[in-house]
Amino acid sequence: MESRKDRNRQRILEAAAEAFWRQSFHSVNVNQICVRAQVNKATLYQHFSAKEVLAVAVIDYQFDRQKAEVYEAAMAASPGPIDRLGGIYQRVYQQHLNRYDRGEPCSGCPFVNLATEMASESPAIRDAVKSVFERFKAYYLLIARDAKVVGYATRDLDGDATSSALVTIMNGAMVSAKTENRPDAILESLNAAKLILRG
Amino acid sequence: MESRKDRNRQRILEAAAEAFWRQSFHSVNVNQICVRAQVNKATLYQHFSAKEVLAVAVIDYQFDRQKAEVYEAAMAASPGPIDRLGGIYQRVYQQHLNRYDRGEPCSGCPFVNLATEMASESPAIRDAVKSVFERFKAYYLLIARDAKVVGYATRDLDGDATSSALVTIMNGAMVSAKTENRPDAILESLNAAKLILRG
Amino acid sequence: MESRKDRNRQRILEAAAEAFWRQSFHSVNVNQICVRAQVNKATLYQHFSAKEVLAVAVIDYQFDRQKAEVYEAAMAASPGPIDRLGGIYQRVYQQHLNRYDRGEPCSGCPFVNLATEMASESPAIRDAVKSVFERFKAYYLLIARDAKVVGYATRDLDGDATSSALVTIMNGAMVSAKTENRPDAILESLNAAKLILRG
Amino acid sequence: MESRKDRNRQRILEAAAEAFWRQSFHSVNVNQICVRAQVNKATLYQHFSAKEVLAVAVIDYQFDRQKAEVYEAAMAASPGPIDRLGGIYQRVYQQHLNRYDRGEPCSGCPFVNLATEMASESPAIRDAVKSVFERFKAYYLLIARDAKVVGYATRDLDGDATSSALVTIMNGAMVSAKTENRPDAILESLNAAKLILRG
DNA sequence: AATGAATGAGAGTTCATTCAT
DNA sequence: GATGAATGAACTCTCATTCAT
Repeated sequence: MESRKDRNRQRILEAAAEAFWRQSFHSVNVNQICVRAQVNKATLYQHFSAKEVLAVAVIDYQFDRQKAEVYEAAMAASPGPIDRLGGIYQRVYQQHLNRYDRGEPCSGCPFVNLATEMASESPAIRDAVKSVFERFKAYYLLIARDAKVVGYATRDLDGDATSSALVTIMNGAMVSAKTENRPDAILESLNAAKLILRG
Repeated sequence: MESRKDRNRQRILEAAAEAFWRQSFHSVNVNQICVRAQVNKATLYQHFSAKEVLAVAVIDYQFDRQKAEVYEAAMAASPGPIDRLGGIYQRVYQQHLNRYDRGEPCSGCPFVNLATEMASESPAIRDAVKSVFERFKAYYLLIARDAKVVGYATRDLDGDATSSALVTIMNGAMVSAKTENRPDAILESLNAAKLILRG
Repeated sequence: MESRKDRNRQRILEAAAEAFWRQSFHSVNVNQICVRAQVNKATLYQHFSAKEVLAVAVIDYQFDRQKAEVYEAAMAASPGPIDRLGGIYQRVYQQHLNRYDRGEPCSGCPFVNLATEMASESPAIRDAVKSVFERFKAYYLLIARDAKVVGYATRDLDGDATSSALVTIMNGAMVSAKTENRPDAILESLNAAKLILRG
Repeated sequence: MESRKDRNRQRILEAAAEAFWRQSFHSVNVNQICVRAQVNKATLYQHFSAKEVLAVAVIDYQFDRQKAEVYEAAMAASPGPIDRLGGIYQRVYQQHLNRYDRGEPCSGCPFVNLATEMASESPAIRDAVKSVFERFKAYYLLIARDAKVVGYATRDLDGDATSSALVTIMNGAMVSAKTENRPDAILESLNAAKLILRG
């Protein structure tokens, strides 16, 4: 059964996730989140003891969404490693394009954004993002192994290094897309990702 | 002749550059910068009309430093494109290692940090960083062309796409280094950069 | 029931009204008002989103007080238009005398003060004062009509022009009282007001 | 001979007079005046030891201008007291209309504005304005006496009270014009002034 | 006499957080 | 569990004035 408490928590997470993504940790204030989530400020603080704690929860919440919408979806859509890699980029690109076509600027990667802004200030946020990247890396590891199996990648490909590099190039692509305010920058990095995968 | 005004301006830029790099735009306050730079707050505002304007000036200031310390140095140290690419990574890595060994956390890339935090809020900062990346790209373009000349890269390598991707992978590497608080992450991306360069 | 919020709002209005009257919009700072009202600065800003907004609220608050203490009181004290006009002047004079005898300088008219200082800078304040003067004018209009009825005023007296002029002479009297720091200047204008009323 | 010093002083006075008139003492800052006057800030402070001192000098400067442009001009244009009174109102009105037609808001009376804003804060400014009103009163006194001579005013008219009241109604008219942002309000008070003059 | 740069003090406003109900 | 109001601390930025040249 879904209690009112749960619904409140959910709405807070959604509102905060969206706000942190579009803006930044510091430029979003707790009040805005409350207004968007239609909850009282004290209610928010009952669910999350501090703004930083909320940000950590948001990171996990966003991971679940990206995992489903991007990674699991791309894996399910095709068995081939190249197609899967392409599927990931295509889905991330589509996400950004949808927002861009709604008139919003290109916000890049919610995890990268929080990490680069907050890593020095908040170890908790840094660790949460680090963990997200590790879980993303697991998908690329599968892809790298399959790439060897199907003969796309060289036989002696270092799966660990490759999957790390695939996370890195994706993060770099998100930085480019945000800096240039241009979703296309994401797709334009797919080729580099393929070169990395090929080894 | 170096006037007191110039010295003040210089000290403000240095202090601000260091602060924005270590922390973030929002978590640094103007007072801190003034204390570090040993100037009065009103003096700072006579040089830079707003914190945002200061950040833009900092970006240009940091570019000049990175251009000299990293890019020009790496280009001067060797004529070979692979060595030059390695030289860039080595120098960026060394910068981070020096700071890391002094007990500071790994701050990543000052440009990436400001762009991801501020792009949505400040078009001026976004554009300044964008311009920095374009100027970095010019170095990678030289390297890509030379890589074709020496036969490292394939003959039909798209220099533009490659140099863009080299900026992207470097930025991604900086994100990783910051997120993992591990300077080594920079060097670990060199191999991916080489794969991209090879085409 | 009078909540704590209401009491705070009331105290803020009282403190601000007094401060703006004695000094001026710009020479009063929000902190002073908070100290006087015994509320936190952020509390003040929860009630009034800006100093300017507070000033507008003060104008309405002061109107209510002057309406009751001066205009309604004078109207209630006597049915005769001349007595009523005299009653208004007497009450305004008494207000100033009370303050003057307490050692305070003659502050003139709170509405005139805010209008002359702020009209160019703040349309909101200008409009609020304008509206106050219009409501004062309504009382003079009643007096002017009765002055015709009782035969004091000429039969063809233009009530609209006369009541406007009565507002004007009162405002001028307040300027004189403040400039000369002399409450008597108010009473000394009563005769001119009567000449205007007679037409 | 007109030295550079004198020209600087003159330009400062002009710029300050205009600024204080259009805005207010506090909302004008010394910098703006310097820019308008094309002098350095330290130069301004060599001529006027404080902003308050400058304001006092501005009051005298403005008096000289108004004396010539309005009062002496009106007196010279006609020998008749009613015409002279009308001439004063006409000239003040014309001044405001000229500015109003240039798109500027109606600024009212520079003396009234400074007095109502600053009387409590600065006795020096208060006294300077008081003195200006006394000198204006002298013109109305002449007019009141002549009004008796030509039989317009009653024989037992109290010249002192009447001339005071004429200053008062003019000041009130200026308050109305500023509050309503309507130069016509000046002319509309002429009739009341005539009633006062008639006694 | 004039200047460009510097300054201490303080302005209005906003923040994340917590209290009393 | 939820709320509306309150708060201390801190924020960016501006001011009138003065120094060193």
